[in-house]
Amino acid sequence: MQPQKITAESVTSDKNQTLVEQILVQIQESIIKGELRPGSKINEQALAEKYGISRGPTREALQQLERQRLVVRIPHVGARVATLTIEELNDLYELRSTLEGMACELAAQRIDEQQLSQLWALLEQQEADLARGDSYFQQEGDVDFHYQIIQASGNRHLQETLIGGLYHLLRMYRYQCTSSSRPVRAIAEHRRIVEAIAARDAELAGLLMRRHIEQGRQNTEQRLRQLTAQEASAVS
Amino acid sequence: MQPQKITAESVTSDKNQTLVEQILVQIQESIIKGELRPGSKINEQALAEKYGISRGPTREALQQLERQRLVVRIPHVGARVATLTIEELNDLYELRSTLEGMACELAAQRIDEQQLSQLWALLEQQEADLARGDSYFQQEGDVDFHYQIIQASGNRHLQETLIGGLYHLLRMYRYQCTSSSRPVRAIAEHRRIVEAIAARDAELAGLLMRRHIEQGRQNTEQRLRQLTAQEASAVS
DNA sequence: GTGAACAACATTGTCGACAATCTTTCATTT
DNA sequence: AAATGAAAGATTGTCGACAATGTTGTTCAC
Repeated sequence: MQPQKITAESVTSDKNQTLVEQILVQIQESIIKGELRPGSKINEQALAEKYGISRGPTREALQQLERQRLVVRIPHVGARVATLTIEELNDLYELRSTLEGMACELAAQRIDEQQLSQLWALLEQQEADLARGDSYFQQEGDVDFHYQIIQASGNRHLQETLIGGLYHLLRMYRYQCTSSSRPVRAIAEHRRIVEAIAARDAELAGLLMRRHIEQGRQNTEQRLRQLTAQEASAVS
Repeated sequence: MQPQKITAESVTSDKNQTLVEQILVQIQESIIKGELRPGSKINEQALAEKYGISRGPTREALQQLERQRLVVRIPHVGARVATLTIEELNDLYELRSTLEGMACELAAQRIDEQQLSQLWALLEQQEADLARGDSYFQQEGDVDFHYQIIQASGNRHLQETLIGGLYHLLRMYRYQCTSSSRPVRAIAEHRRIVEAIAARDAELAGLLMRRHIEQGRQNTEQRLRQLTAQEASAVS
């Protein structure tokens, strides 16, 4: 995807949000997909020119990205893209496991009929995509799955913490470390989670979610190990 | 406390951080202490002039405050001080209970000797302050207590989420809703938590912490109920 | 008198320029 | 040749002004 300059048309066709919001999602994608490499320095001036805007909104976007943990900023020095390390991956998934476990317990208690049927529909969609071997939608579908459960928890601070704070970094790890060889098992786990939620069994739902996420962690960690080893040998 | 204008001396005497960092803590305190009333509108221009700086750094500070949940910003409309509601209080404490319970479990597993002796020292300090009836240090001591345990958890994302994201809003609720009539019990609970951590009993430590926080929630909720009822009658 | 449209005002969003700080380069000394 | 220091360059931090948007108050029609 090219950097999309802000034109008169895009401003009007888009719902005319603020410049920051418009470029934020684009930079997010660049980082998550690795077009901006982990650990690389970000030059405010250059980034601003790339999107045809000034440094003001660019700085605000970088601050947002820092909040989302995709960027690390140091005063008077500048911003760098976050680096992916084993230690941080473990910290991140440890926290995610607790939070999404909590979300799942709450969802089992509070989900309403409409949300539940949406969740069933998404699950069936995923199973269909799986049968068709459609790996792109598997990725997106997985994000949606967790997203919907978090929404159903009904706790706004929890939602904000997970979606506003952790989710983008998680997507970055998963995008860059994914070995797409695990969907069969993962979607079977999804089914069991939905069943537990539908049965209003909060304790079980939370437990299954924590296990499901631990599986994901192991998978991602293994892949990250390969990548870092590979990179180390490429340098020499 | 007066708004402290930034002078040449304060810049050099202070460790010469950035303007944003300097005013951020001042605005934080203003909000937490209620000098800026909950729900009131924040005017960027006025706020900038109050501290003798321009709107640029002021806007950045407001963004930081939004991240800390002390401020709500709406594009093209502006920023307001967060409002304190029963519903949000419950969401917030629900999340806090889970996160600090987790922190406590991890701390029991990972705390080192030095951190542990610091924790003991703080506990004894608190018990001494309690005997002396020193209510100001009780407040601060309680913040430190939870802070130290969070630090001892060793999970950087957890630390960032609690301290960077939730703690300031928690302090706001506690400052504005505190009925300082509970320290005896609270500090007894602190002692049991430290004992569990020292015994490396993660499960117990987490459980005690969650209970301790639930006590705090009930206390704060009750006080908030009184305040809102009081306010409603004052209007009529 | 009430409601809608419009104009005047106030506030936020964006920009370009300058100041403060950090980084790099290059000369100098040991 | 390596280390130190200073100067030049590049980058971030801050400012004031202008543009875009939201808000308020007034007028007019009904």
